[in-house]
Amino acid sequence: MTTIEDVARLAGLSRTTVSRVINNHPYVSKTKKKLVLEAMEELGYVPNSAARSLRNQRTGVIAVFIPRVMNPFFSQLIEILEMAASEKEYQLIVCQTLYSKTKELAYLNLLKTRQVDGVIMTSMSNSWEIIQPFLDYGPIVLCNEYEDQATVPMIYIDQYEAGYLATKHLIDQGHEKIAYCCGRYASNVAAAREKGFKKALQDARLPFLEEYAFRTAFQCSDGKQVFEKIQYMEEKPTAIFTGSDELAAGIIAEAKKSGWSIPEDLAVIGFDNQKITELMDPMITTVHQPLEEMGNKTLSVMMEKIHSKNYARKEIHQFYIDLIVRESTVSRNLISL
Amino acid sequence: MTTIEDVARLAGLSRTTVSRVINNHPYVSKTKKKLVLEAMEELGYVPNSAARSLRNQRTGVIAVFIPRVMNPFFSQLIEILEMAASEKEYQLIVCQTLYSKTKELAYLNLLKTRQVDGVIMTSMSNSWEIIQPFLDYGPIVLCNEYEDQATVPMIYIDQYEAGYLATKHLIDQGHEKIAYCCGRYASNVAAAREKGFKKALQDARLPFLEEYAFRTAFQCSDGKQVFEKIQYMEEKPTAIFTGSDELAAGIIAEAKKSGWSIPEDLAVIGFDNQKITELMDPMITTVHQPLEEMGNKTLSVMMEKIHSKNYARKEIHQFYIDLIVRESTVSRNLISL
DNA sequence: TTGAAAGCGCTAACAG
DNA sequence: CTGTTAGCGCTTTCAA
Repeated sequence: MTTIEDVARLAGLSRTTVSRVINNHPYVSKTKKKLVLEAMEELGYVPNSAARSLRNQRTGVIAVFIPRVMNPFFSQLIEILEMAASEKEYQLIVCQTLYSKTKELAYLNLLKTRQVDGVIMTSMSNSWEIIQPFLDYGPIVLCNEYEDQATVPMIYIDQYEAGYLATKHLIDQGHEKIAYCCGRYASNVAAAREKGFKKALQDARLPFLEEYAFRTAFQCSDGKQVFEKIQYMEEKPTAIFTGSDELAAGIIAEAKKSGWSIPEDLAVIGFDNQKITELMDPMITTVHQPLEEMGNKTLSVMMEKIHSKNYARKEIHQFYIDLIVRESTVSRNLISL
Repeated sequence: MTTIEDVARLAGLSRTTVSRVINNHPYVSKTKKKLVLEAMEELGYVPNSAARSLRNQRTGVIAVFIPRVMNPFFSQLIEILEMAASEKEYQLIVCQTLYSKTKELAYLNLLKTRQVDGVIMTSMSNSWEIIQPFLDYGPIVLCNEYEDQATVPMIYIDQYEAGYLATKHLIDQGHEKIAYCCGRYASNVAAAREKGFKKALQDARLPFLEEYAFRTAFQCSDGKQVFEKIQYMEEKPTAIFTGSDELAAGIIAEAKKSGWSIPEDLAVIGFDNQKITELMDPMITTVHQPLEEMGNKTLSVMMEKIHSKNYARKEIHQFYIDLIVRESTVSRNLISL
């Protein structure tokens, strides 16, 4: 391994001068600078990052906590965050929590061991009291997650509004029996959505029925099970609000296999505006989140926190959503009228 | 920040002894060990990883190069690799190359700067001559990528066989005009697939038509364009081999919008056996790769390489595929006969 | 404008 | 079984 010492020797200068050149410090004469650059080039020298981290107390690495990479919502978020990080010369470590408190805690140690400069949490499995102490070691930023007590920056959409608008859309189509189907993963997120859902029903003087609520569904295959339950109900819902597009797709695929027409027999609304919404037949009505903006904001807030050294301050960055109406909630017959 | 020194002082011992306890060295008396553990506990001590990396010349981090996180094939690979790494107490840095030579090279510097212990490449944009020199700095393992000249371990499926079997399946359904549609991303991978495709045609005494070959399609939206081209052909193909399920889904969705029946008007075969194959209507026939086994193998080979220090040796780990026949290639009418 | 020297936190000879 | 000491590769005072 070639070190700064080797470069210095070859250039006939001191380590200090070489270091100055590497870090673009002023007060290095053009002549010496050239000498150093040539020596670096000749030796193919690259500074050792462990040594720099140790000395500078900064790693250039950020950890991103996500439940699962395969969930398209989260992989999209990773994609966006990676690009944003890359621009700032930061690396991203992916940490899959699998919704496990233990795994989440284990990964939080990356902050303690100073292996990363900061942590971005896109979901939170432990309570805030458990997480809070880690703030002593570095910044934590929540993206797509909300926690009232948390004293950190939070970047998210108004889930209450999203739940409300999506439900209102179903009501506007004439539905009165609307099921609710949302994953457990996003504790506060799901809670806010459900509040919005209920408020919309309430405003329309419709009752909220507990038997229409499915709160443990969060991937495609769960959609299948949800549909089976619905299928055998006496009083079937005519519409369903879901927490993700995969879920919606799963329900639609299953319903079609049983000969149901979507949206005539069951209107389905998704969430996240993933690619799949346009591939399904019918195409899925959904809620679009400005993920790119959110991801970029998250990263810039993180950069700021890393430099400010003031980690424990609540900060809210709220984004707004769009309802994207497609075929899974509006009968094609009606459209053509 | 609490250091090993603080722990030593509190325990009334030397740094060495504390270090021995941390690293589970033998020859530490039970009494002192307990003392150290108590002190560590009391101070909430965790060893600084930059210092350890510098001292031990190992980081506990592996870089994974992928073209894009959003591509479900690659995000699945990341998911599997992350889990495997996590078991070995390794962290994963995601590097999106976006098929860019420059980005790929930039990320390869992670090896030079010793920021990672090894690199897993799931696609390769630069030629092997360019990559080779980086082997001086650490191990590189190819997963899902193949390069004849490369002197490193390679974990992949027999793409030739996959191309052959998939095409043969279409021929067996009576098709004689079969289009070929595959992404550019996997240079050698795509080449091998195409060879298999051509061999199957040849064995059936069918001609390979250049106008039926689309080699720049690699995501869902490209499927749309491919279909449009097909739609306006004089002599339309009756079947199409695609390089990914998203592509297949894109083509199917578009074809259906134009009133085509799948597979009656156009049989479509996908690749990768992603979730979407079961959600589409019709469900997509596809090629299943044993990704989990491949991912685990990749990681264990990487671990071995990291320890062996002998990086430049070719090693082939080939896996086998399964053809999964669903509705997009076999007419439902025929099935019910 | 340049260099000598201290030290980031840790581990491993080596000596006892 | 335990401690002293050197040094991993780098940056940054401080002094010249």
